[in-house]
Amino acid sequence: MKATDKHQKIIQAAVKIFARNGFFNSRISEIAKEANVADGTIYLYFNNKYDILISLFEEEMGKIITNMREELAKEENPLKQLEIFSRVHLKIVEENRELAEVLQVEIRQSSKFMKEYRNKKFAEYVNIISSVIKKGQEQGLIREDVMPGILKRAFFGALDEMSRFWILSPQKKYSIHTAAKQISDFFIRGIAVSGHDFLS
Amino acid sequence: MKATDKHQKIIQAAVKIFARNGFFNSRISEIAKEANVADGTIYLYFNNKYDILISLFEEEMGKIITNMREELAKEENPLKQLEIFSRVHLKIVEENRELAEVLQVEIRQSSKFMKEYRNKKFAEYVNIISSVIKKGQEQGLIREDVMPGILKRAFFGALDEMSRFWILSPQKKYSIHTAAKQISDFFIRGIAVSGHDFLS
Amino acid sequence: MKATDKHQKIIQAAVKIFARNGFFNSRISEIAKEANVADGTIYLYFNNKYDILISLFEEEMGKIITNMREELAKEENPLKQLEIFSRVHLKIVEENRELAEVLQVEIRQSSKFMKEYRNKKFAEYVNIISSVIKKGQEQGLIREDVMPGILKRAFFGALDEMSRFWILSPQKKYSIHTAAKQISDFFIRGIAVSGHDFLS
Amino acid sequence: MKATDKHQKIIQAAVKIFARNGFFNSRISEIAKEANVADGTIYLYFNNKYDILISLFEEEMGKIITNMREELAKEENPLKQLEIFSRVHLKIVEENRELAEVLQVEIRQSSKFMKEYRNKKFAEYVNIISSVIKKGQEQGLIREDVMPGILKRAFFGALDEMSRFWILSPQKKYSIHTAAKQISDFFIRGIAVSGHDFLS
DNA sequence: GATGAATGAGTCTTCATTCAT
DNA sequence: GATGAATGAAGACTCATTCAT
Repeated sequence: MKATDKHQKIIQAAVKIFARNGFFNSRISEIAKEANVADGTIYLYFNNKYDILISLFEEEMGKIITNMREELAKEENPLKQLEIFSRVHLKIVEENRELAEVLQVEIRQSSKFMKEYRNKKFAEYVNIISSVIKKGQEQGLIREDVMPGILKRAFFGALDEMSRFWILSPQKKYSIHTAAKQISDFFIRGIAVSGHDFLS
Repeated sequence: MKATDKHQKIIQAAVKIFARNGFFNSRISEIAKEANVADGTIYLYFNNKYDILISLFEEEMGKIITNMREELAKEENPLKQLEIFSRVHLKIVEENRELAEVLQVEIRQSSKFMKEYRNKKFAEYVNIISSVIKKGQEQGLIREDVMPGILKRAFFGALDEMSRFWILSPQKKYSIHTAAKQISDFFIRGIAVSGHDFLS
Repeated sequence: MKATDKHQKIIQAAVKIFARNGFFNSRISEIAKEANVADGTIYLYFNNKYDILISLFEEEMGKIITNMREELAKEENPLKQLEIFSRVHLKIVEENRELAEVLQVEIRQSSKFMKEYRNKKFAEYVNIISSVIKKGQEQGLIREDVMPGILKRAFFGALDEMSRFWILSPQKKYSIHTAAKQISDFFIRGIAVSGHDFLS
Repeated sequence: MKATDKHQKIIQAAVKIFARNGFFNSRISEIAKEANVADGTIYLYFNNKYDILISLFEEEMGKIITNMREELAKEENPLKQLEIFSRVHLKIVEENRELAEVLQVEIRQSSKFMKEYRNKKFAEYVNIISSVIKKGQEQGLIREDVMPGILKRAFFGALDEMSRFWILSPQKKYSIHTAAKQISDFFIRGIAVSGHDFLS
């Protein structure tokens, strides 16, 4: 049995439990039970309850960032990359519902967390968007007056709010494909230099 | 309003404390101290700690909704109303930093909260956006393929993420005016029927 | 309105509430509500919660003692007086169920109470029995080896346990008359000098 | 029994503390201190404060019932068994003063307790008496008109009241032997068929 | 006298964390 | 490394009592 085995088992258990009850309403003993380890074992792999949340975040966000970069690499056109970002983001959310809930609700929403812990991974993810924008501007595809630092947040925020709706709604009103397309369309039309908007 | 409106004093104190420490890390005794009342007094006005958060949310969101409706009523053009929504939303956030933090972070933190407690006020606020969109579509200003249910979330999400940045950042990189304008511009250009986009 | 009015109203309310919930699980506010007075008013008539219980006990036991003495005075024969005691005791219990419950259960529950508060009234009531016994012995009706100090407790305890059964049982298995007769019979036969036992 | 039988240690500590202060005036922290465990440890063995009282009652009454049955088995004659019951009951009280106080005062006196919690063990103990009576009646030793359901309560009540006196009195006026003998004598004479009363 | 809003001391219970085995 | 029994600090909430009106 690899040493990382239990580490992973605990992270996965924590995702499930945190998603179900929220960080503060989750008990270490619940996570231990879900992971089939003793309470004390958790402290061999993590410093404290909070550290589970941070590790979980770092590791899972890392995977998501890598995954997203790979998908974007398949396309050259920055505007089309935005479409891909939109679709991939929502697909990740759909396929990792519990993880998405934890990343979105428990971590990003936690002001304490955000203030104390310099959230590098999160910035890294959102900065994928701004680098796409910048590239688009260099290529003359995106208007120069679009501020990448604002657009990255607006775009991410739009997808994020859509995800929240998805996570919290029992039945879905829109297909993920529809939502992803609509959102990327809004933005592509909104920022493309006239004539380069391939959507029209 | 009476000089000793304890209910209000407690709500205001709770906003301050919840914004500072988060709901779960806030103590009833801290709120009581901040409100200059005894711990027990809080329980004369609220059933429990959680009830403070709910009441706070209901009441303050109510005021915000009223405020937003009044501002929008000053303008007829739906596309321009989006611009107003953007500016007013961010202004509210700027002028009520602590409240904004609680409404944004603490209320939505708990998925349990969101699931159990049908968040009418929040839906009401976001639905202001969709009704503007629908009116715009009726007037032939907004493309028919824009889905109001998706756009309202995308637009709100964009503003919300921008707010979060604002709340958490020590120093601001963008003026509120710039951010509001950029975000509403993205969307107005993104959804307007060609020729009606007053921005171009 | 007489001054004693509220005092009595509070006592009566306390009997009801204490009987229903027990002393420790009763709230001053409940008693106040039952008595139709403000919480603070209770403190105009009683020093504290405990004082209500003591006053209640003193006053109601006083009435019971007087009542019992009057009933016993109607009969000369000590053995027959025991029969009367038995019947009257159980009748009082039956007709004042709630009061009986408080006197029996709540007052004696607290050993602290019994130790701190020298329970004169209670002793006075039980001593009615021993004085009957002594008289019976003087008249040669009751065996000399019967110890009045033991018999008074045994006789009272027998009636008391029967009462508890009565108070706690939803439906009664025995009529009060039957129970009273049986118990006095046991004792009369058990202590009478042979030949003076009028029961045989 | 393990040296560190925490369950037992806590029960014993609770007996001591409940006897001293009464259930409602006893603190979990006092019991923990008396048992030399941490406050929290108590909750590993009991659900709550009330559960300690119930467990204590069930377990200790169980032992007493077993003990009493063994003692009665040594004698065939039902009338003599009553004498034994009387003596053994008072002996148990004398030798387990604190336990007796809790069983008698804190548990049996609690009407709430008696109503909510179907007090099987207590009924079982008292029914030992009625089964002795019935046997005595079958053997023609006890009068047919004696109602076992009433006598069991009268007899138990007599012993119980005597015990209360014992528990609460600083100095004893009567020896346990005297009291036990007197009480069983009252009843044996009171219920025996003439001629079978071995006491005369 | 009467009120009832306000007080704040007091306690049960929870649960993250430790450490002897 | 793994366990899980034990710890004890911490906090939400209650309610007898007070006192300004």
